[in-house]
Amino acid sequence: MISRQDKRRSVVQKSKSSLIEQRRQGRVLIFSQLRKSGQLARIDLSKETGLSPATVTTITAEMMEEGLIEEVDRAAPTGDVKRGRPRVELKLSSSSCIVAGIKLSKGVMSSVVVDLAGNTLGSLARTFNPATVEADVLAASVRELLKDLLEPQGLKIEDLSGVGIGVPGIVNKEEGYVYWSPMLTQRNVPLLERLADHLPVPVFIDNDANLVALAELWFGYGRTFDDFIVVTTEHGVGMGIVIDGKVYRGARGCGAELGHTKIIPDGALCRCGQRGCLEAYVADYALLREANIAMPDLPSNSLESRLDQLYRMAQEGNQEAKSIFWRAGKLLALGLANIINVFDPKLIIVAGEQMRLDYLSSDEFTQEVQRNIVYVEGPRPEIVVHRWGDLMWAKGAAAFALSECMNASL
Amino acid sequence: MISRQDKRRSVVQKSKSSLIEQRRQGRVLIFSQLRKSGQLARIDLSKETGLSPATVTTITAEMMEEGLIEEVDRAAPTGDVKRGRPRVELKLSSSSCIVAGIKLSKGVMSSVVVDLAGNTLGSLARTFNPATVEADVLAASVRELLKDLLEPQGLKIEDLSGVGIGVPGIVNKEEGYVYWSPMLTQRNVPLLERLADHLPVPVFIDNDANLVALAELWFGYGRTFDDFIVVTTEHGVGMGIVIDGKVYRGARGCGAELGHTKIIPDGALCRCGQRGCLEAYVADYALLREANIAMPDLPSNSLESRLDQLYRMAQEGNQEAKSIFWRAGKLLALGLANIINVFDPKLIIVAGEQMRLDYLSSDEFTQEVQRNIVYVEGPRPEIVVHRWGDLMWAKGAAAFALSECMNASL
DNA sequence: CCTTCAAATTTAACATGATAAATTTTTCAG
DNA sequence: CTGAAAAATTTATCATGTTAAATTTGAAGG
Repeated sequence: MISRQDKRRSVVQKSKSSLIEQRRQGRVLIFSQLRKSGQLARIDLSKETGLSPATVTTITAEMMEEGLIEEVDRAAPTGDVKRGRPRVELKLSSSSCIVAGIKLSKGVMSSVVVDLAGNTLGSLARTFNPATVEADVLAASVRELLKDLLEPQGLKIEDLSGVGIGVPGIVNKEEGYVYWSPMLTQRNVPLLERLADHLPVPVFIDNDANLVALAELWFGYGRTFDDFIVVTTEHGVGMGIVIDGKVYRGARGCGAELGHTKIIPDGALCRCGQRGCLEAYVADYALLREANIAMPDLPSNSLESRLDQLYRMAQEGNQEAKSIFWRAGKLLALGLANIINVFDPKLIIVAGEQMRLDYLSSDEFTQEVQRNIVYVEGPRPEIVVHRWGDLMWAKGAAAFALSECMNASL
Repeated sequence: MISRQDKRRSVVQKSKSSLIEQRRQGRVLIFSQLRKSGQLARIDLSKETGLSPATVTTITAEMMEEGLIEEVDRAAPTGDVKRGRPRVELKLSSSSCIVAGIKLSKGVMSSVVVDLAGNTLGSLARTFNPATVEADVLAASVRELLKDLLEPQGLKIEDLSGVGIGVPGIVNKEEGYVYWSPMLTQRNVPLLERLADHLPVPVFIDNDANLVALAELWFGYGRTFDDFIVVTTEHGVGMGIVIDGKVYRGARGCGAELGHTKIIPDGALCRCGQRGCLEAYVADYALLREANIAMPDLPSNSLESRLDQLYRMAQEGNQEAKSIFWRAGKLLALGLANIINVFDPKLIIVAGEQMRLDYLSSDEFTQEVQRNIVYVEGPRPEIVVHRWGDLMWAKGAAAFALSECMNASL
């Protein structure tokens, strides 16, 4: 296995223009087709990618040799007519690449182990205190978390091909640099360096919202799209932009800040210190801020449960509570419409863990979006709501690790 | 010249995956490097593109054969040290491709003839009546305009490699379809078809703002960038998005509608019929709307001169006039900040013909933008103002024609 | 159980195009 | 006029993709 790997590595160094690397292109083409489609016979791969059947044979053989893909023991008779040599389908060999994904936030880390096919092998979450920490402390706890995550699966950290970490705040992926994060005591931290010091495998960091986009691209609704937008509302309002099958990150890696897009000049105060940010109207803390004023007698347990309670009250018909969600929905619709006006995407995915997304599926919400986008006959952009469950963010980080690892070994 | 052309054409048809066309990649690489740098010796081409010197020789020979590029008769000693065989620089052969660009708007068409190097060979503008016309009428007048444009240069329409046309409104470039345009009596017109019926050379249409982005990419400040945003304020507020050296057009070709981005929920009425659009505060007609109320005694000549007068008054210190521009500037800053928050671009080009852009260069404006973008240590996005003169839009259309023609013949 | 069939896959021959190394060309320093 | 250096070009080699022919394979029909 992996005889080709090393050869290629040296080639890459020599030829600067990776554009020209013909073989790599073919491999990427086949790999991503397989990722999109799940499993596919060589013939179909040939049709989809435009490569000749012969080339497909060569490349798939190579990749099987390396253990990246494998034949699936027939099962699906696929074609209707039963004539001729049966097609044998190929799939990504899940065991060939195992990674961990970790999502960091204030006071909580959650993590998953995932294989190449996207199967979740295990997961683990943990709180820590204080919520805001210093980089080295963080790195040490990440290591601890990983150990405990992997132990039940009989894995060691060294068995991983990589670890992807999603960090809230403003992160430059290329440089592994965190300009600012709510969970770090310092600004401008070369976090990647610190993490790498504590971990014996390749580590990658990026902004958490970007990683959700990646999760949609690898495992989610975006699998069959080349261009789409992901919006997350929960702790804040995040966005991920996928163009040409790649996550767009901007010049400094601090783009896609939908949450800090201004929708009301000199409007409500945001935690970023500016005014009128979308986030200041629709994020959790913004809803609670309103609740505190209108209904100061809400029982005060943990932050999370107050919000849940507010939500329940709205569902039960409480007018104040309803109006809070109603306004948040209206403004989020405006923000979404703005994004549509700018990107004209075919697909927008609103992704969240368990979130209170009912109002996003309502006709009222959809209409409010429609009312604010440039009208054109022809297909409307599709807005889908994706409820991921607890592990969304961590899975995004895992998708990130996978994509970075594959990037290196294709 | 052009023996290779036809051969290639057939190849393209066969191999579906154009990705794999190795030679084409090399040609595009070299062509666009030459476009970016103006002129360059083979050695440097090799360095810049990452292709080997041998390949550069082969490809450049091929392209010289076809008349696409030519050696520049030495003149620049370039290097300081006078040793060795002197480098001979290459440049695009301007005469190999001549195109026309036409910008349509309500009641006015303006046009240019341009060669491959970007030299303007001639220009011509013309008004027509009524301002809103039917597609076939339009096509006929375009033909007339072209004839008159080319005659003084001793050219015939058939001499052109193509004609690019910028249309205001919502245009799908691929389908040559106009969903809506202020200058057409109908909605949903297959305008490209109509135009092609009347013209004996390849025609291309696109939204006008996209074409300004292209003009910046080919001839302007964006020449050396792969990613940037162009914003135009004049008749409306337009935007062009360049990502990875390509203009991003969205799913239906109706993206980049910065002007119809909402900045004030349920705000001022826009000509699009919606409320709170950026355009409704900063476009020409929005300024005039305010002027009409605050200063109904402005002399009323043509629309243009009233605006000029308003501008002069502001400069002379008239408080009402100043406050009109001040507010427009403030809200445009907000719109721009939103774009920066979304794209985090390295470069934003604010492009206009002769426009009243002074307030965009002011510190006040810059500060207002800064005040509304997510703060990050490190380089700020650069905002440059580009005053093009009369021909901006038409040149954009010409750049479009060039890019489409080259796309076909590389 | 054997033959036939057609689809899928593989193999062999060939063409293209990129690269590295060798060669040629040009100019300057002495 | 000669040698050195840099640029350009040519050549030999190699990698890779394509086509076309050959092979494999399992079902259907006898």
